Amino acid sequence: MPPAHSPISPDSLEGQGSSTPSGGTNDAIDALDGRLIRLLAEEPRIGVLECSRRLQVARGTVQARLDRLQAKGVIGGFGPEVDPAALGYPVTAFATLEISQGQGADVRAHLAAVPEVLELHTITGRGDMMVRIVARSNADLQRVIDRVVGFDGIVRSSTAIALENPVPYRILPLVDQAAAE
Amino acid sequence: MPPAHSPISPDSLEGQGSSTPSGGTNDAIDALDGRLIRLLAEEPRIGVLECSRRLQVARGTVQARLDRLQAKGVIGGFGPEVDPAALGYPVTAFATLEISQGQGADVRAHLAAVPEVLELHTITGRGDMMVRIVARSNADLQRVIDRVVGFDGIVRSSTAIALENPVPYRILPLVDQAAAE
DNA sequence: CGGCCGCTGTACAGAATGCCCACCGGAGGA
DNA sequence: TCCTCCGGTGGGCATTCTGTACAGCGGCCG
Repeated sequence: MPPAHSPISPDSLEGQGSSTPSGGTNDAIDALDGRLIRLLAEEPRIGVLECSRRLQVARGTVQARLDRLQAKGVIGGFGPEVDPAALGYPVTAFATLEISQGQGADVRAHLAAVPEVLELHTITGRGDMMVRIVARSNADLQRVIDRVVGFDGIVRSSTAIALENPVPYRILPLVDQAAAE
Repeated sequence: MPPAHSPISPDSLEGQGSSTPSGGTNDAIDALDGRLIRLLAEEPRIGVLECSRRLQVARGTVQARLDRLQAKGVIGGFGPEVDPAALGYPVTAFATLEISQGQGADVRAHLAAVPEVLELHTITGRGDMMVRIVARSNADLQRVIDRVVGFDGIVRSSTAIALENPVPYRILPLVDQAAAE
């Protein structure tokens, strides 16, 4: 096995029950966890040893924390962050769909089959679903929308093109707040 | 520096100009790039050597491809994927905001200061901005919304709570399509 | 036709990883 | 009150990967 941290196997430092790391309530994260996540978020490829140095703790501690965070699901993984724009899809839009009763499952399957659909939520309010889509250009967006809404169960839709992205997806502020607790 | 792949430094295998890897147009990605991204997305912690084995190519090739992808911005990084729900924020909502003329900058700054605001786009259509927010509970969502919309420049807002997430954020289908080209 | 570029395969030194162990100190339970 | 459990510490070992370099080969473009 590579030196990379075991993807699935929170079994190192085996016996680590459910009690809390250092006084917090059972759920949520710890200040050290917060610093660790922040560190990894800012310099993702530094490795466990380097983390332990920067955080001024023992390597085993970092390893244990990481395992625990992954086991708890706080950290899902370390997948590459791909930029749709760099792939040739610089246009982002949000579409709100209204679905006819009972067609939910079919619509989902349909939407899941469209590569340009990056995300799909069911929502409260006027619409029933909200999809995040991307396209190669505004013109291409028309094609994508046609494909997205061109399905029987969808009775109405409205689209909003994303112009600017003043706050790109971020999670660190929330991590800090959760760590401060 | 750790064995981890250099975060910023597309300088290994130095002389690799601007011509295309293997016949594609100058932009976009290659089939091998696609397989590489997919592999890394599925098993993020496998390392370059393991990649080269799985992909049946030389290690240097993988290294070069990775450097190039990062240099081109296709891969932004390998930050940890943090799950807001696991942090204690299981409720997601999308709010559409209407801004009074000329208040854009102030509103952005205000929203950027709210940790529960994960993402902010300016959009076309009825609203002017769209924010993705999270909260600890439906009750807590009220608090967050109050904080979000409690600002002078915001004249109107409507919120949709995300109920289900049939298609979590994904990029692989798009990568495949871009790679197939 | 020559040159450039990318891929291959190999090699080497340095460094990090996975794993193990003994020890310590605080918190909770007996 | 004492004892046990658990997490953190610090050290060490064998393994394996990384960063880098080099020579050779084949295709594409000028």
